[in-house]
Formats: sequence, C-alpha cells, structure tokens
Amino acid sequence: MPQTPSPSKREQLIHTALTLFSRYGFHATGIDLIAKESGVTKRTLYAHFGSKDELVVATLRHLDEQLRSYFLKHTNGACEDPKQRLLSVFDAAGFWFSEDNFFGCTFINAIGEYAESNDSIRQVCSEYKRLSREWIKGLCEQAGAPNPQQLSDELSLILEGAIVTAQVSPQLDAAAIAKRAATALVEQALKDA
Amino acid sequence: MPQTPSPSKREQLIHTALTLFSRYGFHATGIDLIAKESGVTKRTLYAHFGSKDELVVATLRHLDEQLRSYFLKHTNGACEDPKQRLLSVFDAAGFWFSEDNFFGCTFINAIGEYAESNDSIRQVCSEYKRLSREWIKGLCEQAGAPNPQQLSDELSLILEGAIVTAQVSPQLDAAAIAKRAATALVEQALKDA
DNA sequence: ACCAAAGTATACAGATCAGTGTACTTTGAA
DNA sequence: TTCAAAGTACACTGATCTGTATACTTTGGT
Repeated sequence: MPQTPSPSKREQLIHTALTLFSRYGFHATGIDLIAKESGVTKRTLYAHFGSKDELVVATLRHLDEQLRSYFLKHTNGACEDPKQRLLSVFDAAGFWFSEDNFFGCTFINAIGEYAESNDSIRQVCSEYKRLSREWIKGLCEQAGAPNPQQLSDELSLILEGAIVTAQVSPQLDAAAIAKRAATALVEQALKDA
Repeated sequence: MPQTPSPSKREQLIHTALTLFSRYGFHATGIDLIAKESGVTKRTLYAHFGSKDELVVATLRHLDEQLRSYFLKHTNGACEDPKQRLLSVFDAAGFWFSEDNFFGCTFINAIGEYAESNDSIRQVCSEYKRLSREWIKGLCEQAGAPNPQQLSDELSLILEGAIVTAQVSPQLDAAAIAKRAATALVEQALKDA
C-alpha cells in the first residue's frame, strides 16, 4: 500500500530474534515463535536465512553494530576532555544496564550456548570484543596514556566484569564500581606520563 | 560386587551433567545423553532428580562447592603475606582458565539460558557470586584495607571480567591483565591505610 | 535366606524442534 | 497490464525432547 517501503522483513526478523534470543536464550527460542512475533511466515524466514544458525549469526552481527554505535553515541558527545570521555564509557554502560531489555551481554550468552558447536558464532562474538577493545584503546591514546595497550586491556576487562556483574547481581551498581576502579587506573597511568 | 560402595549414582550423574552442561550448554544437553554417559538409565536419573531443572540446580550447587574450594586451596597455602594472598586469587584464576575443561563461568552461562524461565537457577548463581564476593572481602580485611567493601567490590568485578575475557578472548592472558589491574588498586588502597 | 530398595531394560506418550513441499496471493516496477 | 519476485497459508516430515509405564533383576543389610 505505502510507496515508502515498510522496514524489510529481514530487519524485522533480526529485530525480533535479537529480543527473544537476549531474553530467553538461543536454544530456548524456537523458529516458529520468531516468525510469529515478526508477523511473518516460517517460509519467509527461511527465504532470508538458510538456517537457524545463519539467523543467529545475522542477529549477532546486527547487535555488534547496534552496541558499538550505542557506546559511540553515549561517549563522544559526553565530554571534551579526553580523560573524562574515556571514563564516560562506564556511564554509557550504566545507561545500558538500566534499560528494560538488558539481559547481560548476548555475545557472552551466545558463546556459552554455541562455543563447542558453531565456530562462526564464536567468531562474531570474539570479533565484537576485539573491536570494542580497539575502540577503548583509541580513547586511551587520546587521553595521552603512555601505554595505551596495557591500560585498554585493563579497562576492557573491567567493562566485561561490569556487564556480567550487572547481569548476575543487579542489586549492585556495577557501572559505578567499575568507574571507580577505572578512574584509579587511568589517573595512575596518566600520572606517569 | 565390591563392599566399598562405588561413588553413588547421584554423584556420578551430577559429575557428568556438570561436564556436559559446561561444555555444550544446558538446553543443548539432553537427559538421555547425561544418563548414557553416566552409565545409568533414565529411570534412575528421574529417581534422583524429579526433573531436568532439579538436576540443573543440583549441578550448580555442586559447582558452587567445587569452585569455592578450588579457589580456597589455590590461595590459602599460596603465601603468608596477606596482600600476596589476596592477589594470588588471580593466579588461581589463571590455573583455572588453563584447564582443558574450562568453558567460562557455568553460572553465567546458566543465567543466560534460564534468567527468564527459572528463578531457583538464577538464585543459585547469584548466591555463588555473593559468597565469592564475601570471601574476597575477607581477604581484603586480612590485608588491612581501610575500606574492604569497596576494594572487594572492585576486585570481584575484575575477577568476573577475567573469567569472561578468558572465555571469549582466549588469546589474551586475562589472569595476568586482571592481576596487574588488581595490584594497582590494592597498593593504592593500602597506601592510604 | 529373605526382602525391600535401587537399578535395569525397553517401549512409549506427547510435545516441540528445525526445516520442507505445495499451491495460492500480493506487490511493485517496467 | 503484465509478470516475476516476495510472501502467505498450512500441512507435513523426521528427529529429538522431557518425562512415564511396566516388568524384571540386582544388591545389601538383617
């Protein structure tokens, strides 16, 4: 009816799949449910994705883009000072944790379910984490850290810990704890510069 | 045949289940396989555990004991100096990560699969993490930290990050990165004392 | 030697799973 | 207006899943 095409079925399917996979897990989410929730027949789903594993990979790739742009948006405009910008990564994480549809890191959950059975799924997850580390390394360089590799390794690990802590122990303010630890490490690193 | 009773079927089932759940995930591991690998009939399995969810909970409780005693053993005798003992937590983590049957934190994997569908499973996971934090807090107190709660919150979060990093990015030496960050935080905390 | 508890063997129920076959309908652009 | 691509509707396959029924056998303590 409308000349402007509605969001393609493909996008709709990925969006629905991401929601269900994140909330209920991968094996626990059936193809039939994803199709029904997307308002699409199973036949159409299989026209776009040859198998469930392919849909999982496409969904994780979409999450990769979505999550990295989320962090970019919530940190780039946050502050002019490069040190504050680096630390605002953990404020962005705090926003993320407080969202209704936060169920931990879906990449980690995917690894837990598919590590031994599907290499391409594992690869997408590792790649996201690698790009994430690279981005933080860039922020460390901008902040003038003398050893940006070392600092970003530590801050990335702290970010991972914050995500998991927010998932498993939601009564803790994981983002705040992480930011406090990160602040100490950053200030010590910059003092040496 | 032997008068010394072989390890009970119950223990055998839990041991097998832990191995398979950790390696392949929970939903991906069927009851039939667990029974067969345990050398036990499915009927016997259901005599010990009323349902798969009950077996999952029992398995996680067993892992709770196993994992905490593992860390106790690898840190208590490690060093007399309480500060070094605190930091040796990350050496113990390094040993764990290098084991063949390390597939990340099975508690975190369980949360990812069951968070929205089974409260008791979620509870066992949260409880393990809480006890783990309490134990680290005790080590912080022994080391003379002026604010052991704050320091242990940060170190626990770093430990979580190390576990996840070791799982997702095995090419990194997550334990070493974590220990370096932890050392900086501990020394700064003790300097204030 | 007896007997109850525990385990075996095996078939089965009922649900759900991923994925397919077939015939029909809508859509949008040339 | 025509026509091919995309989607629908729906039944269906074969595998696998959790959990159960039934009848038999082993085991260990008294």
